[in-house]
Amino acid sequence: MDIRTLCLGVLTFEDASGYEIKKIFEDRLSHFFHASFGSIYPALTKLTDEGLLSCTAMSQEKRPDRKVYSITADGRFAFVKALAKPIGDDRYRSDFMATLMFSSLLPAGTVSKMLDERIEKYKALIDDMKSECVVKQTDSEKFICGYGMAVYQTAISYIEENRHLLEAEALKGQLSAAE
Amino acid sequence: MDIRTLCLGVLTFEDASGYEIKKIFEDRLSHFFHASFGSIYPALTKLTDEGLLSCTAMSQEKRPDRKVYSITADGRFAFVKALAKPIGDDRYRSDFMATLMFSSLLPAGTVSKMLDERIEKYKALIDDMKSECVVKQTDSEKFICGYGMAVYQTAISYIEENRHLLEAEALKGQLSAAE
DNA sequence: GTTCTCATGTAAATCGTTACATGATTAT
DNA sequence: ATAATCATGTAACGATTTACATGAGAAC
Repeated sequence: MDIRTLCLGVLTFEDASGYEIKKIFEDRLSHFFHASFGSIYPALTKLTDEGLLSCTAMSQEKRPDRKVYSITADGRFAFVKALAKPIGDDRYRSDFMATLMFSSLLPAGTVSKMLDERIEKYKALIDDMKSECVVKQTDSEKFICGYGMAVYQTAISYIEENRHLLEAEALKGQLSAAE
Repeated sequence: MDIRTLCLGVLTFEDASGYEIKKIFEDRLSHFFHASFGSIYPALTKLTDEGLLSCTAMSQEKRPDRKVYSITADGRFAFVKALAKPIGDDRYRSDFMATLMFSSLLPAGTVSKMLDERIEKYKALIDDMKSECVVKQTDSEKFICGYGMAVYQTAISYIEENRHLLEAEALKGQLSAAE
């Protein structure tokens, strides 16, 4: 699913300007999708040219016009058609995991610090999601939010229970470096 | 961490050709990193030009030379220096999750099928990892492998326990479409 | 006989981010 | 006064993938 399609999707929820769509991406999709203005604005322009969106410029004093986009019937059709296509694979890329692969090359202490920070990060995310989750409107969003929390909680527990494996390995690297 | 750096990292394990490095990426890093020949080959050429790798061409009959790369002392130093840099954020992008956001727009049955397939996929992955995990050499790899299994198992349980949320929503969409 | 494995490499295309350009308003 | 929010848009740059080019040997 590309940014074009996801802009259409967001606009099935409600009309919005490019600026607002960015915020919706951040507030509601940020756990599994990212997009910058540099990709959103051109996408909206193109979708409008293709008749999948309509656009109303709301003039404002001392600010650029707010361009509020609505999805058209064609747009809705195109979006549902896009949803029907086979789902692409998840793309996950983690520098954290990649770094762990080489933990035996890292100075002692660095690995422990990394793991501590990661646990803190996940705890903070869970806290955020806990409050978010209550506010979420749709069951879909509650499902996704709960999913994220469950996964992060598992990650925390796993790290806590198995970190000795990595910490032992880093120490081994240190010892062999000291020889 | 870019592909350049990760090629260096892989070559701290053992000498290898570009072709073999690709396999190592697939066998041991595929859960959190992906790379194609189109990125690996140019990276190796460049790293060799910079003196971070050395290359020995092993001529073979009726096949292109195997170019076996070794990491140099400079390369090792550069790699450890790269590891010391602050770790980049995980990048996760999921069409599956994005699609779930719009489950109320999907035909009844489609959502259930999606969830069934996802559970099957995760079960298959866990099975693969279970056998992989036993073979893994380093503690780092055991840690990562176990991490993956724990997360996938949580995902399966979560989906099974909460799928009714999505299935109810899809049905609601169907009913309102039938009105 | 068709697919998989071995083996390297380049060029074009894709997809997206970052930085730039501009500038008022509101909250701390 | 400093940062954040509001508001849009373009251009340059970056990283990586896909497709192309080439071809033999082994396995099923």
